[in-house]
Amino acid sequence: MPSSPHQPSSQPPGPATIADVARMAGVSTATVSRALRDHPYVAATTKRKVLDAVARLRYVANPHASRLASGNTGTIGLIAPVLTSWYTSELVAGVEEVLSDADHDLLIGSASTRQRESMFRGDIQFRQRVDGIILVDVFCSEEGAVRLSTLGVPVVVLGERLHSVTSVAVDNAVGAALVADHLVDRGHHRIAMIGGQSHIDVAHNVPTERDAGFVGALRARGLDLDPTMRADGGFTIAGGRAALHRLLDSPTPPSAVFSMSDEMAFGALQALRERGMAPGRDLAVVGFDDHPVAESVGLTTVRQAVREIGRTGARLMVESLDGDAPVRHVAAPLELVVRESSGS
Amino acid sequence: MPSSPHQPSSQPPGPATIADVARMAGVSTATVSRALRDHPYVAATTKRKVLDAVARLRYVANPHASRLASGNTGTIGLIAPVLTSWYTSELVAGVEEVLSDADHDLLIGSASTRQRESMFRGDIQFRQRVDGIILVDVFCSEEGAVRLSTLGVPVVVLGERLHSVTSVAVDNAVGAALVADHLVDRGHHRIAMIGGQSHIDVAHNVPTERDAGFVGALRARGLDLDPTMRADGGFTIAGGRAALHRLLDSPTPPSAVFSMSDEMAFGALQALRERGMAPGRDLAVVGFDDHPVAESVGLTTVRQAVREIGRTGARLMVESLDGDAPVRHVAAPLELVVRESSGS
DNA sequence: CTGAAAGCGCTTACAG
DNA sequence: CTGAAAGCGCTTACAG
Repeated sequence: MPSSPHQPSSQPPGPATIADVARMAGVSTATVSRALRDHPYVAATTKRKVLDAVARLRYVANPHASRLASGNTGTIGLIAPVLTSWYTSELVAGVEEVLSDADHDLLIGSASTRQRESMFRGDIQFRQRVDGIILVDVFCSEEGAVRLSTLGVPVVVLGERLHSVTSVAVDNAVGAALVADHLVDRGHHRIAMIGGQSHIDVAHNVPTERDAGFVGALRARGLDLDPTMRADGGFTIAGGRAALHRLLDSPTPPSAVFSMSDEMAFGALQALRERGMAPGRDLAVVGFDDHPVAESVGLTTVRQAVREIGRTGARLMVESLDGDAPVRHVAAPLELVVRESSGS
Repeated sequence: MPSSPHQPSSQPPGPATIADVARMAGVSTATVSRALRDHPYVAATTKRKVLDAVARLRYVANPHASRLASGNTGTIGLIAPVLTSWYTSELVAGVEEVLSDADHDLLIGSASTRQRESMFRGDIQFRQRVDGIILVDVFCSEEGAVRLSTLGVPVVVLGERLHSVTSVAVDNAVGAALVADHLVDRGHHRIAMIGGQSHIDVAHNVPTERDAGFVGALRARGLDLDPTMRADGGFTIAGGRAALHRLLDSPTPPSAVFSMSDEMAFGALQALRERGMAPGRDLAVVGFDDHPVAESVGLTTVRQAVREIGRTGARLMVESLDGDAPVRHVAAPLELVVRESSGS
């Protein structure tokens, strides 16, 4: 008979196991394990033999077995209210980048309200499945953070400044103040603001902080924000459009508007177009985020380095996993980007 | 001594195990396992006792142990070139939605080129970690698909029509033809096209198919696409902007332009603005995708139900996992959405 | 319908 | 520096 195209059969079926490697290298499975995990005290020659066998067998450790035996899950859980917004996906990409470099899986929990609540009871899809939890844009406040700490794994919160838990966030009040100053500098007196309670149903820190920062900065310049100049845009494009229409229907319409997100600002620009008005000329419009589309529509906005926030958060998480990590807060940078919409 | 605030101690430390449940319910661990996995032939009363104990102990099976013992990973791997584009994140959200309903984890592989290549060698981060693989927008062609099938797990490809592997995709040629017909119907003769080789470095089916569909439809209406009216926009906003500037610098500029993506169209609109020209009036612009921002800038475009493509793909994957699933292709719907940019 | 027992593939004290 | 062995927490034939 002609020889079969397959190997004679020292090759066991299915993926190679650590025992296969041990056999081929002529050592114990314990040694293979140590050699592979860069455990100290493995003779150089031994290590070489092991790595050799690993390469020949194309061995990859079964992660479930490793995790069961070691008690480490090798994965970080991430919870965010909405995953498809530009902001969130950019943030998550930053997290993923760092985590994959550190050889950690990322397990994403879609956070419907129900799940976010149960999260606080420590009773989540993440039980026994993650070594750490990253919260994105989930308003959890100090009490929530404290409860989270009881889960027994490190927690990093992104988008909210906290004391009891490591966090990274921009200073929303400062960002909003940049906008207020810019508009006042441009000579505006009648200024409107489009905010909202965001896409989530719980109280959220972002609109509150931006509101406070904006109003405070105006006041410092001797201006008050007329209550009728506050509109809710729900943090959506459609909401921003409707909000601006309402504001412009006022008997004394504004000459400038601060939209708490670029997406609401896009809606505002649409409303302007519908009225035959031009941004920058008939109304100054300023957003917040520096969404990729902002430049192409000439929108003045406050840029936040979103991906970098994600990266930083992931790095802090990895440090926590390694042990030596005090709770701390990192403030992410913010920068006013002036374009035509505020009258360049 | 006052009694400690902790339970007397029938409560073992750490999360409850299946043995704890078995003990409390007075059955074997085998029975607990069966009761929990809806195995047939478990007495109703027994099942009740087990579920009771589970609830009292707040037991959740350790997934690593389950996976090691059963050989099922309970997770689906997904590979996509870029995760942050609107298109991809929307698609992934659709996948996640269905998968989480089916109790599957989603493991996302960031697909740098290197990784995509090694993927084809079956030698990836997904080894022993996933029960199935979903490919998003990775041009893999029939040969690639065949090689993928050898990985031993079901594969579903999204964004490309394939025969050897289950796939779901829009008909790009048909979509582009819708645009061509629309522009010709509007009376345009000098028509340009902004395409590109996408963000990825490998040959991709999308631009090729849209190109062919567009050119074919024009020809059917008796028009040729002037070679100088083809510009590469690289599927980015900036690229689209530069491309339109080039086209408009032509001695005989176009009266209409088809941009193969909405994002490139946003760049084109920016270029128009920079020249003091208005979309719809001075130049008809049509995109492809129906990106959320498209409506607010009044962009005529071809809408694809992106999230639904993701959902469908995930459903097909779940079916494959359940066994009975022939290889098949599902065509996703496409629809021309007319707005002001093409002169309404 | 149920239990005893083997086994999944690793890791890690423990003892050289 | 290395090995024998126990153990991680489940699942699943196998035998009632």
